[in-house]
Amino acid sequence: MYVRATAKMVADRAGVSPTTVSRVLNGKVEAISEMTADRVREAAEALDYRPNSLAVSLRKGSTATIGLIIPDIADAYFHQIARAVEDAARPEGFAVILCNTDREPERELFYLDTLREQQVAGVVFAGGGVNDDEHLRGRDWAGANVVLIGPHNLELPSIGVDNRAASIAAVHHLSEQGCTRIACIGGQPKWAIHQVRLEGLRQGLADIGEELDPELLWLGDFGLESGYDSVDAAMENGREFDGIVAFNDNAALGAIKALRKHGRSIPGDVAVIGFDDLPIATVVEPQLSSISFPRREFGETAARLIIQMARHEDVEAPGLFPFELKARASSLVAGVPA
Amino acid sequence: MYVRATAKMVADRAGVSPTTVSRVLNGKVEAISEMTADRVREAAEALDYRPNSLAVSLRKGSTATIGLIIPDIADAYFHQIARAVEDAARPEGFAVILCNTDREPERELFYLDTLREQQVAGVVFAGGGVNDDEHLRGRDWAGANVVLIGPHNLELPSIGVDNRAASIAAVHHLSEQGCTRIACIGGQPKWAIHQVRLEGLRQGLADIGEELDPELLWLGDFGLESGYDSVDAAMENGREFDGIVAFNDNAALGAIKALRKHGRSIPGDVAVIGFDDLPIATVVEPQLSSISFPRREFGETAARLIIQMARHEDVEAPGLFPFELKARASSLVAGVPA
DNA sequence: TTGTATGCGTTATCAA
DNA sequence: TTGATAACGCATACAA
Repeated sequence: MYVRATAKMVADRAGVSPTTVSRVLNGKVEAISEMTADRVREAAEALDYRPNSLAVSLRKGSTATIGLIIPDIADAYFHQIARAVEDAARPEGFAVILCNTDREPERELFYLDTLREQQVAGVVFAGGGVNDDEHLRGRDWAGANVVLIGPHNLELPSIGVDNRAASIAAVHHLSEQGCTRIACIGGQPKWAIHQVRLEGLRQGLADIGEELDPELLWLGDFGLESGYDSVDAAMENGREFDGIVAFNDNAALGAIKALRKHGRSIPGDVAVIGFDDLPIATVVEPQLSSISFPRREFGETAARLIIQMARHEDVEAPGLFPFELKARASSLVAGVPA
Repeated sequence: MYVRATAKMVADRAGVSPTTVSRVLNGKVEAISEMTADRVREAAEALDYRPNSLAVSLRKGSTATIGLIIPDIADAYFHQIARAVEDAARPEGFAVILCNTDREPERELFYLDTLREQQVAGVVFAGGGVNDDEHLRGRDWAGANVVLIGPHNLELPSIGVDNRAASIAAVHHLSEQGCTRIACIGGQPKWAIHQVRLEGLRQGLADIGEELDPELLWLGDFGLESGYDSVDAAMENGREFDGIVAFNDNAALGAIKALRKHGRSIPGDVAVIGFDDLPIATVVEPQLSSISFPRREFGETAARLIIQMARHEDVEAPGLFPFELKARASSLVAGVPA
């Protein structure tokens, strides 16, 4: 049976007190004789001593752990954020706890509680904004060190982009390509992300003298099947449209699949643009136009903020990140410029 | 400032000792008067008391946490496993710590150490099998509760599939489709996953009276670009082949992209089959044939094994999972059956 | 320059 | 049926 070495064992071996061991290994006090320090380090080495992080955390009142709450790690949008969070946390000695909520409010609450029990240094909360965040309002967030990624209706530090402007840009782009009957594949009305993008969409349409035909607003769950079903149903019902703004790439991909099934050419008959700019966007045929967000920076920044908070350092203001419209074959009616 | 309630605070409020609080809330002893128990529960409720899991773990010597070590959460193959691990852990009260290694041996070691420091209940180690696992041999695994997913050269409980047979099946499939010059997009020679799949490939070729042309064995890093570059280079060099077995879907997708660039039709000129059966496989055009693994079961089973070990329960033998060859348009030369 | 004593919050042992 | 005490491993205030 494997037994971990403790500070006391190191102390005994080095012929000093556990206090001294702690001091040497943490470099707390400069006033330690080199000889003693060497003996301690030697003993620690020999015993392969590692401080029990549980004990350290209990003593210090906080762990070197970041909770990451996302809807679904299996969603390409979030795993890039997750990766970035972990990459930023690792060199700082922080671990990342993975929490998938499927956007279920109870699960969000469950994890918020669980993570607090675990005394995490902070929580990165991405992709929430569910149900107007009712379930999260009025919570006592004191000392919780939460950073949000994406639109929420909460008074907490958050990083994100101007989704409204992004949505407007998408509509203008399709308009420039000659689209006049623009459809929208959204999420759920209660999702903040849906609300703000829809608002932008309506504004964009207004800019070009159009408005959203209620029959061309299709709600879904941001899944590929959901996008497919929306378009499939619309075609079955004889809806007319020449452009689609999908509020995420998964839905856009599903839409393309359905359009193809119904013999529509893309972008000739229907131009399509999504949100997220997932890696697949450049793999599929035609390549998918999309609004791109700096997901890695989202994750890195969020992690960095948490760590700064945990260390009681001055915390930089997150601010708004830029988006980029990647025009590709799926929406370039005149063809892709060489 | 938010202050957590402690067992002592609950005890004071209920007019009992912390010991009693612990007993009531953990249901340890039946011999507790209902009245006392009620008072304790009431006080706990009122104070929103949650046991400090750090203290509990320190006392008990183990946390309710599972370490998940994978090459890259941004890889579609692993995030499904990750999701399954988390789904299996959550209802049992276990949290999951995410660790990305990029298959770097030092990082694998780093995380193994870190996780041990954190007293995790166990470690799910997926996608390793790097460098003949030299760096992991001779380690003291006692009490580490490790479960491996995928091929490794280590004497530890592992779950996986018969990759050799899967590879053979892939070759036989292409052969049935009329392919005679079969190329291979592999990983790195030191990866166990590469070794075993390559062995199967050679066997499959032998079965049909062929053998692997060294010029048709292309090594890479399982990335999309890597698959693209391999095929692109091969075409530039005038290599002749009518079938490709890619050891993962990412590489297969890259290969298809390169084939298309060079004007080759799929599967007419070149039939392609991959491994992993990623969700994208059915989204791209043509749909990608692939060897499918029950990734969710991998993750669920691994998590369950860890939890059983942590609870000192009898541990089921993991065993071998079945694979399935999904024949789709990218390899069905005669077209997809209706 | 180093050691002793104390406490972080919990649970297990023993005694009452 | 309940409580006092000790211990998990560490870091800190204080003493020497």
